[in-house]
Amino acid sequence: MPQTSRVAVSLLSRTIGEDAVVTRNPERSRNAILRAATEEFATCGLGGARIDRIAARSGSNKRLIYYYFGSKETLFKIVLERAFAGIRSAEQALHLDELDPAEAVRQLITFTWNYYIAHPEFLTLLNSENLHRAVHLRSLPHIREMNSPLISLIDGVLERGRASKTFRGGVDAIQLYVSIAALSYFYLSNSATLSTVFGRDLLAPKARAERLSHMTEVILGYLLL
Amino acid sequence: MPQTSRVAVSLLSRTIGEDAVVTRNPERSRNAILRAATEEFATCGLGGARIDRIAARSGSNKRLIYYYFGSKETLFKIVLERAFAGIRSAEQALHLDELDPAEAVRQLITFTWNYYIAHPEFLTLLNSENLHRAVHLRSLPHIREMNSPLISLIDGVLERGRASKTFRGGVDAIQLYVSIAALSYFYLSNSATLSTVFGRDLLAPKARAERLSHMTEVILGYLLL
Amino acid sequence: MPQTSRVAVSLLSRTIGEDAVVTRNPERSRNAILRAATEEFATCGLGGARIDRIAARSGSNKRLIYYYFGSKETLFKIVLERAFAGIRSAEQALHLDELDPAEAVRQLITFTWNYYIAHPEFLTLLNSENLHRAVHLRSLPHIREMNSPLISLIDGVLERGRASKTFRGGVDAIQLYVSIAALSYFYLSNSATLSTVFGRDLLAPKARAERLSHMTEVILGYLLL
Amino acid sequence: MPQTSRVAVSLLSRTIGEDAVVTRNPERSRNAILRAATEEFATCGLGGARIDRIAARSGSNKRLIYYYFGSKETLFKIVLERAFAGIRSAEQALHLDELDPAEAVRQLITFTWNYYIAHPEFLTLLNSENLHRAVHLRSLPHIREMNSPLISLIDGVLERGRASKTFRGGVDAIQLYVSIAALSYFYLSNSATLSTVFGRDLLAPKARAERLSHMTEVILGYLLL
DNA sequence: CATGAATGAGGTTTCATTCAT
DNA sequence: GATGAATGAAACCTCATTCAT
Repeated sequence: MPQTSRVAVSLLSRTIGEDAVVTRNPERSRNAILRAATEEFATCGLGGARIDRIAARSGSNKRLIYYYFGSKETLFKIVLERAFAGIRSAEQALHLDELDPAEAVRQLITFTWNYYIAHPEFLTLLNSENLHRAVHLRSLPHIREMNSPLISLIDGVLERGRASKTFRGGVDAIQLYVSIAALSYFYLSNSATLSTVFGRDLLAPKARAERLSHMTEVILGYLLL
Repeated sequence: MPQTSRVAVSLLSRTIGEDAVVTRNPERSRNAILRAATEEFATCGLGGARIDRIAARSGSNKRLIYYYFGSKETLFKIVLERAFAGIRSAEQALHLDELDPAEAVRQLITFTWNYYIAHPEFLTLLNSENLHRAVHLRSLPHIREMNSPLISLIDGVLERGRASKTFRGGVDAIQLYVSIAALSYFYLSNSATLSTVFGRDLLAPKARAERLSHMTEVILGYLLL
Repeated sequence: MPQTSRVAVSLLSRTIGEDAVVTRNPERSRNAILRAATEEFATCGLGGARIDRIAARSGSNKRLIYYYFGSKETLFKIVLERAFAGIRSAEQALHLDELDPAEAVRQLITFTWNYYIAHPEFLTLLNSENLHRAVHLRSLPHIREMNSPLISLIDGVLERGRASKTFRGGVDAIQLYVSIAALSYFYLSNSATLSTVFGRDLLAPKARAERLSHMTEVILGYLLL
Repeated sequence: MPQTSRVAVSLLSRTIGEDAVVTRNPERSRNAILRAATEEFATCGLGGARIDRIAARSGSNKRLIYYYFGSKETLFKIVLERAFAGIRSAEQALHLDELDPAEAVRQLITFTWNYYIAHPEFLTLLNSENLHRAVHLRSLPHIREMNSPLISLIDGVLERGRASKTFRGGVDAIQLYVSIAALSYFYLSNSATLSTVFGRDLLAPKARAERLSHMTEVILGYLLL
């Protein structure tokens, strides 16, 4: 029976004529698994994630997951690594050094906010990893590179702002970076409980716009002289 | 009612000749279980928590947990409810209305920071609940009361600050409350990954002091005219 | 459905009136599992043994096996320990010190032969353990007591035989003990391949009698002056 | 036939311009697999052996193992057959008929002992096969030839010994052969558990020498008049 | 009130084997 | 001849939960 269906699939892919959709495509299989795993880990956490569901979602099977990744834990590590790689890659598009200081900060806040909204899995994956006290992250070979290259860019922006007498002095780039992340992260990551407690939908378009504007005011209100 | 039976039991154990260690104490058993469950849920999340471990940690047994709480999920709900009750109760000690506006804000930031540090389980429990999109919280009968009474107090502080021309106007109390929480919460809740990525211990005494000072500057820098 | 059958069983046991057959009988459950496990490990080896089959054979379920024994490996260890305890206990019935030397040796050979025939599982369990280079045995707390108390008895017999000029001198008790075991053990443990290779049934009654007689002749032929 | 194809392949690889390392060498691949399989089956037993490990150890891959041998079971059979072929071939070097009876027996014991020490895999493979009640052995086409040609040689030695009044009469060659094997086999095959139980290393050089000497004394003590 | 005994369902992982190239 | 990719079946083990006392 499985044999029949495999033949059918095989014929199908030939009929369609897509070279890439041949049954054997390791790259594609690996990616499908990683995508499904990202979703699953983001939705259920490491403990709540189910290999079975990842197999189903990815259109592959449990065995293949172990063939490629060895264990649930390893899979989680790679998913996490990719999540970091994703945001670091997106940050490349920012050119803070080419903007005037206030605009650069505005861009950074907006970028952070939008990225978190577009990638809610990043927030939950990070929460999971923090629950596990960063054990997986720590074991990754490229953690150093996880460090945002933005820090030094922010440092430059702060310096320029101070030089032009538009920004206050004595601001630590890391503290600022963390605070900007915090204002978006907490609001989005905790939107479910906050919405419940406050009795209003924090993710409604209007609420979102208000939040972005508030955050920008807070940060610039603090920085601008 | 529990008291009556406890006395009876107590007499019984004396009759039997048992030692001073009262084995039958419903209140004590319940609390021991709740304490252990809080620790377990905080450490492992809802999915990762194990009834077995809660039984062991509480010095009771699995059956008793079911006797008192019916299910893991219900137990989690009660733990969550108590966590909210805890912070609401601590907030009672703040008397924001008796302080001048800037000092009130300073107090609020410090209180939030210290409470999160003293109650790390509050952060992880909340993260777990957000992972589950607040389903447990929503089903609690007293959610309304979960809403922090601080909001209206903060509103008062902002109003007084604006009236005395020390604070800027147009600040939403909820946005400010969320931002103050965010600055502490994110830093502490994500300290493991942040410390790993930045390569320095964010929880070291000096780092903590710097963070508190930074947060205060950000918020007051924003509010003060 | 499971509930129904449990009730039925419960009623059944009451009807029969056997007190011992109540549903809850840990001792009985444990023993049933150990008996089934002994059979399974003896038949299939450690690697080939299946927890499912042990559960089925013992009339219990997989979960209970883990409840009592924790792991397949631990279960194997306990089975092994009991196998040793069994032969040591049977050896108690021998009273080599009360017999004249030649008769004592004859008794020992016969006992060994008969015990191995009656307990084929002892041989295969021991073979499994040797395949694993005695790791399980070594971790047992009472290995010292596994040492046969027969060694010193044999030593006494050899001494008496030498004193009475019936036995040769210079015989090491351990070597002799091992040799006596070897002659029976190899024949029985390898009877399948030997029978196949020689094309005759080594376990047929006549063949058995001949073997016992041969072994006795070899050992006594060696010992007697 | 294999040779022809090998040449072809060889030419092919030269044409392609590959290095001197011939990748395609069926004979070599087959042997590498058989060697690795022998090790694996000897170390882990049939049930514990892993095709994956055999592939890794042999430097080939799983698919090739199936290409050549069809199944794990068949592979085991061939490994077993080769093990028997090995000892039969080694026995060829013995010329019991050219030695005087006592010396012939001494040689046989020494040979057996040394062969088992040099080929521990023979013992464990045989144990595995006995656990499986010789099913694989029985299905081999050449079992008859597995029968040691030594039996008739031993028969001759016994006859000569009896004729020269140096050996006792009535000794069955098979029984003697089995006993000689038994004394070495049991000691070596069970050395792990015996060493553990007796608390001394039975494989230490001194212990080995003592064992060989003891075994020789037992057998000759029995045979010699 | 309290607890050891017991279990069905389902979890991660492993395995021999086959497919497609 | 040779190999990476893929898989159904089943292994060991875990879990929340319930039973019987």
